[in-house]
Amino acid sequence: MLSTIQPSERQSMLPMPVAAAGFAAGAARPSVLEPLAGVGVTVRAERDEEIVAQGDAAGYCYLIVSGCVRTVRLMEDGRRQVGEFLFPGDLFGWDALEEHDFGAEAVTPATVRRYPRRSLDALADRDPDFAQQLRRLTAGQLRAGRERLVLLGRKTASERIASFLLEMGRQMRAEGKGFIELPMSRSDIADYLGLTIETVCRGLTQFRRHGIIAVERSKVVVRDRRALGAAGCEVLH
Amino acid sequence: MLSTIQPSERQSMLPMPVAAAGFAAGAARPSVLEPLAGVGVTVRAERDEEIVAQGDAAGYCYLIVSGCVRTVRLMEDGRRQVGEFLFPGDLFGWDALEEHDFGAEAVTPATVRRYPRRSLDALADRDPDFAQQLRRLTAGQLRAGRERLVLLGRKTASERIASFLLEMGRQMRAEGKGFIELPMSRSDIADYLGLTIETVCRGLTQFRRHGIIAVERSKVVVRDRRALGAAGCEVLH
DNA sequence: CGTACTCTTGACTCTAATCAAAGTTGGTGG
DNA sequence: CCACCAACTTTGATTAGAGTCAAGAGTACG
Repeated sequence: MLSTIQPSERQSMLPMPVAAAGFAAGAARPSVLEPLAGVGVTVRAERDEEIVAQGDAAGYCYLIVSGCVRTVRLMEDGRRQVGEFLFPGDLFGWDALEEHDFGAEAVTPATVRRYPRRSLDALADRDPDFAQQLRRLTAGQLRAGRERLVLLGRKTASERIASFLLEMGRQMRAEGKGFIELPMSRSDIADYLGLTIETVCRGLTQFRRHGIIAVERSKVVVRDRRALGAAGCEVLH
Repeated sequence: MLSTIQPSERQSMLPMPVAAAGFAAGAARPSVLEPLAGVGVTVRAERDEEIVAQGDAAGYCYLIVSGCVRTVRLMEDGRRQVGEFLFPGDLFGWDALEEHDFGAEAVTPATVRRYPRRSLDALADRDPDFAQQLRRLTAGQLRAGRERLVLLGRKTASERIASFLLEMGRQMRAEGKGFIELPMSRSDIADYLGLTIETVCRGLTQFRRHGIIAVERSKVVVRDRRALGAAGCEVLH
């Protein structure tokens, strides 16, 4: 079960360890929702635990406080698409209509803060600064989504895998690490990239054999950044 | 060349013929940007003409007034991804960072209204209603984008084509037509769905042979709505 | 009426999926 | 502590779905 921690305990949760969120610049800082601290409820989720079910009534949205969360969409025959991996500072579900179109599950043990969507809207209505930050956040999500459209629509398997490593590299660099720690399983990666587990493995192996990366289970070290960039169709400027 | 019509002529452009925009509910009505009428410039674009180039400085955003516009991303080797098809009422480029990550081109002769992005932001800052409408519009774009992630990541060729027809059907129904008029070429459709022209043709042919649709060049009549829904993995509720 | 498109169909190829099996790793309990 | 088990990852062999290459059929337009 999801354990809910009452607002009174929140002070221990608020100073978040991590800053930049998402893949694109301009993402939200934890401070964005500070004005809403009073109405938020901190929720703890264990590994693989469901935080929001696909189809849930869209009463709340969620701010990732710690850990990694995946958003998922299941098709009726079991095919799965991972929408995004969320990291501290990322926001989920503010834009749902009446139901959440994707579910959210903890990739690692995670802490999230839950806010009534209505209170977000109300805050945005009375606080233009907040509204602007929300727009900025949203703009980043839209851009990231378009980038993934290109990835899923037009990139080959190994290009997708390289792009994914570059993206996670940005994420990890934001966390100040020198290597990439992949908290998610191969299966999550496959469903994120529109591939199968086997293809993801083979891609990683190929890059390893070419000396571009070193892989050890969930840790990846980028040995040849330039080659990885090229393999992921990174545009230089 | 793009022909620019000065604001003085705008009164003839403003009463827009079409209401609902995009694929998801909650999209913007033309009236959304009415408060900005004074700073908008009406621009006319011929078929296949570029309205915004990928990489252009992101000074302006665009409201589609009439016609159909595609957003496109070109990879260095020529692979192309169509981001979305825009119809009257749809907004493009408000969320660009410093450059437009996608270009915009007229699918049919089109009229768009160009606004400085800064004035959008300024209006949102001083008019909470406008800010809210912008959020609603954005939320719709995010949801539609996630839907396409599933389409591109997990659906088969014929499922993608069926989904596309259903989407265009919604669009056309919004325009009050009894059939689907596809203003874009097979090539545009292919690049929208992450397929090739040939695969799109074969898919359409297959549906035609099964009696699900009737195709004549750019017109499509849906003969078996239920079967098309099933073929596109439409979720009933 | 011919020319230049776009669209459609066919034959073949190739990338990634599927099916299958052999390592690894981590957790649990004897 | 170590053995066993279950889950995850990796590798290999084969298949299938979509891409590529090529040619023909419609259309639109001058």
